[in-house]
Amino acid sequence: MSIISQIQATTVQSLTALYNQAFTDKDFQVNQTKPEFEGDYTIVLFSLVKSLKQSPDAIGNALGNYLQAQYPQLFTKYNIIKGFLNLTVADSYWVQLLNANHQNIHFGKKESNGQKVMVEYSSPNTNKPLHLGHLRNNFLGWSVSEILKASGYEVIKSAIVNDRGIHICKSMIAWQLFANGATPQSTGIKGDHFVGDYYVKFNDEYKRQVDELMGAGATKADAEKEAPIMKATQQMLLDWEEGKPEVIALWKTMNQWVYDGFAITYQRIGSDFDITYYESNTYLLGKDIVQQGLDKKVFFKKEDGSIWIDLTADGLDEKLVQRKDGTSVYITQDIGLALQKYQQYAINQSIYVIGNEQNYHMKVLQLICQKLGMPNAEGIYHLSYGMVELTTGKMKSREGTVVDADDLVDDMIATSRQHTEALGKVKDFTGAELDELYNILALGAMKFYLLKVDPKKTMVFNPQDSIEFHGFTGPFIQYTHARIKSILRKVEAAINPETSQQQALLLLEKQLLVQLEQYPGIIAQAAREHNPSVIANYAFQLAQIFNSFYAEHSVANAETPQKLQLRLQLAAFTANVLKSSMQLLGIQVPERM
RNA sequence: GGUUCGGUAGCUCAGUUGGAUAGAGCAUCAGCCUUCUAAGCUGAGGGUCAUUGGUUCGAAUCCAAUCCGGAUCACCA
Repeated sequence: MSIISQIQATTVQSLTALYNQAFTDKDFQVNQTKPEFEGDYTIVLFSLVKSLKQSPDAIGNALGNYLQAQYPQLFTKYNIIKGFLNLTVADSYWVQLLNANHQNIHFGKKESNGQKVMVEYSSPNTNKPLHLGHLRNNFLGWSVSEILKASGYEVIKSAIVNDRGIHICKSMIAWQLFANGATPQSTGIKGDHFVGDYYVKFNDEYKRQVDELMGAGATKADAEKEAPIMKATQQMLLDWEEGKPEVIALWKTMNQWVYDGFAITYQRIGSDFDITYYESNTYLLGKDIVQQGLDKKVFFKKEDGSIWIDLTADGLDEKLVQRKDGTSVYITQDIGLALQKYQQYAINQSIYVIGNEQNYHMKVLQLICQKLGMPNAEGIYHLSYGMVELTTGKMKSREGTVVDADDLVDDMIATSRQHTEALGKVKDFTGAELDELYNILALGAMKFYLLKVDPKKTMVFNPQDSIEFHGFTGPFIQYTHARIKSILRKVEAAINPETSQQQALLLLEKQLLVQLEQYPGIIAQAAREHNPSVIANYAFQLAQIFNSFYAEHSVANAETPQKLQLRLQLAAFTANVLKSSMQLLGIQVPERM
């Protein structure tokens, strides 16, 4: 039970005994005491004034006295300032916490709750490589999965690959026209970049043809429709849908190039999936559902044969669910896939990590599922995250301002090498050890940079800040961990499982313990809000406090043998929680750096 | 225009169900390495919490209006 819960419970009990009426923990607030006042936790008394008809001071004195008398093992002191009852929690409480948990690498994590949740994330298109926006998505999806696991859920990670449609055909046509049989192997270009290059070539050629036609007197609309390369692309899409063998063969070949490229990127950034869905397999799902919807009169048919749902009563529009030619649209396959996920895994919850530009779409998806009475409808949750913008504005592929994921990783590794070499602390590392360290630092910096901001918010990617290794960054926390490990390696004395509960704590020792004690609550909050930034902020604060402690007090040369033991435990506990919290962000921490 | 999300220090961001003098990091300035890793620590300056009104013991936080910015409102996915 957290210290705050204990304070709430004991306060409820005390108030009930003192005033002979019923209270709940909603009747007052318990906050951490501000550093400028004496005490650890504070009960705000104002909310009690009205119902008790007494001054805040009177209530505070009665309550403080009672708490201290009844729970001496918990509270040793109190003071009242302007309606705030500041309680000092007994040092023995903190030392006990330390004794019990300093070696527990599972501290803060919950036992299984029997709930199954699917997290769908990443969801790339197969016509271009991953960029910065995908990185935010991937890091979020991974981290939220870890946080949910730590909260007792069984997590299934999934991706839906958008591997069909007109955009794929564009790359294919351009390859046929311009590649002369070139392949990733023959050119040495990573497969996803290779295919992405032909997507760019398509657009260049398309624009050229449109300009040419307009130069010959065509209107813009006609030119766009009549451009030969576009007509060829549309024909190819039809051929694909009919299963024309040579088109299918090319499609499979080019997609495989992309998958090979993605696999490398995913491996580098640490993304993985328990199940991968492909739109080419799922795009026909949902046809049965459309029929069911018609039967249930949730959907209706228009004169031209197209099928719709009327969502005007919910404040939205009419939404198409099937074209007049009987082909399904985006939303339809999503409904089908949502049901398939549920049937396949019996999940209680289905989380979609998708950008906030799809808020409307996801709202419609959930509404339709609800109206159809689908069993999984209530469990759909859209983890909507904001765009990543550049300091110069938005990323635009047409203007070449997209930050490529692979380039970014390469740059970060180079930066890690530079910083590390400049400091010269790991000269005895082997080449392989150095590579591993650069990798850990580079990914740590990137992931932390993208995860430290509330997912809901649009964020700005500043190249200078992103390669920063000081301050509120991943490497700062990694460094703190490495520092602690260095102490633990060097100090001769072994850590005892128990230290005396009688000793008095210094301010910074207690601050560390107060922060450590909050870790379980932080994990719970992050899971509740689907918000890794909660963890990032927490880990940073913990590292900050440790570094202040480190500068002020020595572990190895502690004043007494008891202090040595206490601080060894404190250091180990901090290292464990830093490692654990960074792991929830998908970030490794090195033993040395 | 409808819906929706946002606006906090020069910049990037925290700020819990309303609580004490609104906090970090970066940048700027001044200090701290013969003792556990200076990728660190200590201190200083920097604020009309977009604006106005309301709710109350108390508002960055809740409500209303206004201003500014993003997203979205496809027989694209």
